[in-house]
Amino acid sequence: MASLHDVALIAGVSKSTVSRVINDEYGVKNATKIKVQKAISECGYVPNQVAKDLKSQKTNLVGVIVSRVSSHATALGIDGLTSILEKAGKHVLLASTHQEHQKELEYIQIFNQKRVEGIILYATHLDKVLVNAIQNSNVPVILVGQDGSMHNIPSIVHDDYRVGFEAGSRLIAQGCKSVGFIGVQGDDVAVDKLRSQGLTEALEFNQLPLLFHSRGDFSIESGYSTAKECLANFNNIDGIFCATDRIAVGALRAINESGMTPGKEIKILGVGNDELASVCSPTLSTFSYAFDKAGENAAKLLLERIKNQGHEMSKVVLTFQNIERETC
Amino acid sequence: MASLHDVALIAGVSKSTVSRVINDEYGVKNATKIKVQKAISECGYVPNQVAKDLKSQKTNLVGVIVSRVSSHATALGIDGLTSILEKAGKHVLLASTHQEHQKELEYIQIFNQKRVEGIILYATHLDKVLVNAIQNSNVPVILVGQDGSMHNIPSIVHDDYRVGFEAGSRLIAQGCKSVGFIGVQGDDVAVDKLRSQGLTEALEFNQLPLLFHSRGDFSIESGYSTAKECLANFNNIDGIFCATDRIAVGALRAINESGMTPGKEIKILGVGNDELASVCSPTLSTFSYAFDKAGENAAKLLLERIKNQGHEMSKVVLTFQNIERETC
DNA sequence: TCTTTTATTGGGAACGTTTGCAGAACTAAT
DNA sequence: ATTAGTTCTGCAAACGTTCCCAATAAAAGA
Repeated sequence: MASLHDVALIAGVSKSTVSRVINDEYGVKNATKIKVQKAISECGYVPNQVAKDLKSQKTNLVGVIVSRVSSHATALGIDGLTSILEKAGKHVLLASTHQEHQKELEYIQIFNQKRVEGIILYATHLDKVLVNAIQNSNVPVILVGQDGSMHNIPSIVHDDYRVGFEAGSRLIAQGCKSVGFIGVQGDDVAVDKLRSQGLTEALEFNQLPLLFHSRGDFSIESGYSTAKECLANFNNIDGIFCATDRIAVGALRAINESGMTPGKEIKILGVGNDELASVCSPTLSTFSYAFDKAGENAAKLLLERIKNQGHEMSKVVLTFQNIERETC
Repeated sequence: MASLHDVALIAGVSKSTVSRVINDEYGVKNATKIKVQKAISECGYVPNQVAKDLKSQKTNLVGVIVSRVSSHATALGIDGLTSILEKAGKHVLLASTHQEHQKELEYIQIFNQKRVEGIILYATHLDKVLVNAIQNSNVPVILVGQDGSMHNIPSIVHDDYRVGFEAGSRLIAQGCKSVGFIGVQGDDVAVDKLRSQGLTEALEFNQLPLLFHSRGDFSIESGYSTAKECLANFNNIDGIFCATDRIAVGALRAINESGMTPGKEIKILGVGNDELASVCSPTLSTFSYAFDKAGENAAKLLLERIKNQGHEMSKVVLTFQNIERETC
């Protein structure tokens, strides 16, 4: 692969001159410029960005770590963040951990070696080692989806506690008295802990107990089986708040099969406003989360951090919107 | 940021020795090794991959270009390809064109400058300039979703013609006589041209004409409005083949509104086996496409090309599965 | 003790750029 | 024709690695 040096040889000039032509700097004679350009196309020279990056000590690279690309939240998030980063001339190095938690650590390290200028991390669980890795990173790390601000990690989060509280209020307003929650296993603070906590406190505020708190994974199937189990264990349920729309869609199926009608005898709420929610039957009442904005904000916040070492914003909390459909 | 040189100064040895310790090569005295390791952690040295890449003339980087991350096909594809590439020690540079066609050219160029070892391109439309750019690339380019094999571009495709033919056969087997097609605008050979062509020829094979060929975009909404229009223009439709499940879901809604029952008076088929298809009502009969396998195969094919310059495989055609549900 | 072998270390070029500085070539003015 | 000023070009160092080769140090054999 041709280098500056080769072009210089062909054109019969020095590397410096070729470099000047490429970056069209002032002060190179027109005749030589043409000579060089001819040489460039002759040998099909393509500038080597690796060498440039080394010389300039700047990569224009941003690392993005997700656990899975094909989830509503991350896919939309990536679209959001790439649109912002692209405008800033940054390129995205993408790593998927494929749900293997410790890969997050690996990639933070690898990205540091690759001299990315910053990292956007879609985390599901913030444990001590991860926090440590983030704090030891030489470049800024922005957390998306989980709150790391107590560890001084800038974060983009959705208002998970409040969505839980609002869900409780909506269910109560619909007359529900026996309300349960279906969340997820693992230590997902945002999806399981905060949403259930908000719900519980809205119920308590109205002197109602939380009937149950079961857990599945993020699949429709697990929503179905978990809901089925709950329906068998409690015969007076009149409201279920599901931590995600996919879980809710599964629950809907279980309820339909039980002979009840979601939205009538039993109210259902999901979270996320997944496209599924408008398509399932009955259509799912839920909360719209701005996953694309989460990505955009993560990118913007990161760019801020890269530019000035100043740290004005430490956390961005995104609001949500009530989506009223048939199930509540 | 500390470099080998800094470590060497602190440890009181030469750069060469430090390098040897880092890559734990044979032939360095234990005492000095310890000395160096202490120096490394003292100054928080992190190896510079950019310099390594330059020196070794190897980046272990693969470029991936998509038009949008948040589409069923690309999101699953990316998950598939990252899982393969990761095992091969390659890292992914991701670019989204956000549906701007000419950005594909830009990124092919940028990726070449960045010295990626290969490129995976999710294209929607293969025109002359794009083919040219691909052929002028210094590194192998694998096309996903569209067939570029006639231009000697290795491609991963789904069997779009055959899915159309099969759709026609299924509709005819269900007794349909007045069948139409809803595709997409633009010059999408895979999604619009081939699928409609297969359908048309299956109908012709049974002496039936194609009642209509309308076009929308990839949204549910456009499936709805296009289908509504068709229902108004033709009053005897008894079968519609939709180029994607999202379009089909929109069409379903239009048919439901019209008072007919999809699956009874009018049969509907989609393509892709999107999760929506199992959730909508009535559930959508469709064809399952292996989007994840497409990504995996693209990665494998690319790795082949990177390793040996040989070119055994030029095209991989992925099959599909009939998914029978309520609408056909 | 002196040589020979072996183990350990350092020097320096190279990867492909950019860039400050100095030298060369030209132009214009004396 | 000399000088002074411009304009243009080349040399060489630097970015952070790796790695060949030579040099030194240690150990072993004579």
